This record gives sequence, C-alpha cells and structure tokens, in this order.
Amino acid sequence: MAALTIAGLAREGDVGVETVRYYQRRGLLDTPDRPGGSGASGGIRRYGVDDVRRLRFIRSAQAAGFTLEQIGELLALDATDDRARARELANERIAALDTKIQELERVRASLRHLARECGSGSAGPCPILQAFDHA
Amino acid sequence: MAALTIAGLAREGDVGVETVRYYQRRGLLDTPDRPGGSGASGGIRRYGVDDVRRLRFIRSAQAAGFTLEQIGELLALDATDDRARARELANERIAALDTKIQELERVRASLRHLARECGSGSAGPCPILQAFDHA
DNA sequence: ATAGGGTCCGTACTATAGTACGGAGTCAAG
DNA sequence: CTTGACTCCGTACTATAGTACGGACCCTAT
Repeated sequence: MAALTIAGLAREGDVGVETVRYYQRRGLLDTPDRPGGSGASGGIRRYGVDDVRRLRFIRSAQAAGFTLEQIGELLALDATDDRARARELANERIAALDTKIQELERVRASLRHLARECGSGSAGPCPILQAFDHA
Repeated sequence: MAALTIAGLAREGDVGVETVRYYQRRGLLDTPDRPGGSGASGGIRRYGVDDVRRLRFIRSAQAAGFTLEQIGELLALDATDDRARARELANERIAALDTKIQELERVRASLRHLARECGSGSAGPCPILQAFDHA
C-alpha cells in the first residue's frame, strides 16, 4: 500500500500541506512517528489509507456544515460506542441542513426572479434591493 | 413614519447594534447626519425605512452566500443601470447555489443513513468515518 | 436638575479556518 | 557527494465577520 508523504496525503484529500499540518495541530489527524528509531530527529513521516479516509471524512463533514470542533467530536466518537450521541449530532445536523436547504432554495428563487427582471428587456436599474422582498 | 434610533434599526434587521455600526464602517449602510445643525457634536442619528430595507437586504444576501464585499457591489449596482453586471452576479450565485444545494442534499442523505445505522438496533460503534464514503 | 439608559466613537479583541515563512534536516538522483 | 526538492517545526500573518469596551455625550422621565 501507499505510505504517502504529507504532500501525497494532502493531494489525496485535495487540500494543501499546511492544511494537513493544521488538522494535526487541531488533533483531527494524527502525526505518525518519524522513523529513525532511537536518535534525535528521525526521517520523514509516512501516511496510509486510514489517514486518507480520515482526511476525506473531515472534508465531507465540513461540507455538511460541521465545524472542525464538532468534527473532532465525531472522530472521537467513532472510537467509542456512544451511539446515542452520534445520532444526536447527526440529527441536529440534518435539521440544520433541512432549514439551510430550504433557505437556499428560497433565495435561489429570488435570484432567478431578479435575473429575469434584469433581463435584456427594459432599461434602467433592476430592483436589486427588492430582490429578496417576497422571499 | 418611524425615525428609528440605531437600536430600533438593529431590531428591525434582527442584528445587534454593533453589527449595524460594523456595516456602516464597511460602507454598506449609511450614517445619517446627527441633527444639531451647526455646532460640534449634535444629537442622535435617526434611521428610516430605506435603512431597514437595506439592512434586511444585506441579511438576505448573506443567506444567499454573498460575502459582504459582494453585497457592497450589489448595493452600489442598485444605484446604477448596469443590468449586465447585476445579472452576471445573480447568475454566478445561482450556479453556486445549485451546486451547494446538491452537495447539502447528498450530505443530508448520508447523515440520514448514518442516523439509521446508529439506530437503537445493534451494539458497538457506528461507522461514522464511513458515513460519507458513498456520497 | 439629575439619574439612568441609550448613543457615539475609536480601538481592541474574538472566533474560525486556514496560509505563509524561514531555517534546519532528509533523501533520492545525477 | 552535492544539488534540489521535499519535510519538519514553530511562529506569525491573513481573511471574514463580527463582538466588546470605555469614556463622553445626549435625552427623557421623574
């Protein structure tokens, strides 16, 4: 299997190297030991499929609207069997998503209306300020 | 008509006084003159329906995913007749909203799946890390 | 006429999520 | 056995959107 460097891991997760390091600092990704066994400052850290999975999870959860703090909790939860808390977090987020999706749809409808109003038709300013008035 | 104080305006827009002041600093809301005609530091600024409309517009546009900078552009545009630019901004945002809504729906489906998996059924940890794997 | 609540203003601080930098160390290829 | 790309690490800086603070001022009700 892979044994990626940090740049490889970053590539797999479609983030920058500095972002990986940031997630490590936040405790969201772990920081594997540097090889070199005994001495002071060893070689280069290597990452595997688990790290890629974790990183991709972080990105997806972020897209779902979880904050990095909540994602930390989710990751911690994954190691335990606190199903109740996991469900709770999921359901909270689902409710928030329901609301958010509806809001975005309303707003999209308003923008479509605005774009039509501002269409190649008549002259003068389009009623931008009124765009959301009945939304 | 109203003639609100800053606190009244803030209430109408469902934001804090400090947020109104912040929008003024950013140039999104204007700062009416203090009455008191001639002298140094006059009385208290008053706000009307136009200010309320503007403030509500800002909040709605924010919900639509516009940044305050873009909202500034929209407000400036409202005074001009650059329909093309207005439509352009609206269409950009509609496209972004299409994408975003789809993403949120995908992610919501994954969370629903997760919540079901973590349901009162079996024991042990729920597969949180795999929640978004096929999403 | 005075007490207290709201306003005005500048400045500073916060949260969230990164992004950049510089110097030292490491490693593979020529 | 050196060059050049990449890693490691701490620290500092950025962007976005607020939020808080403190002193001076204003206004209204008692």
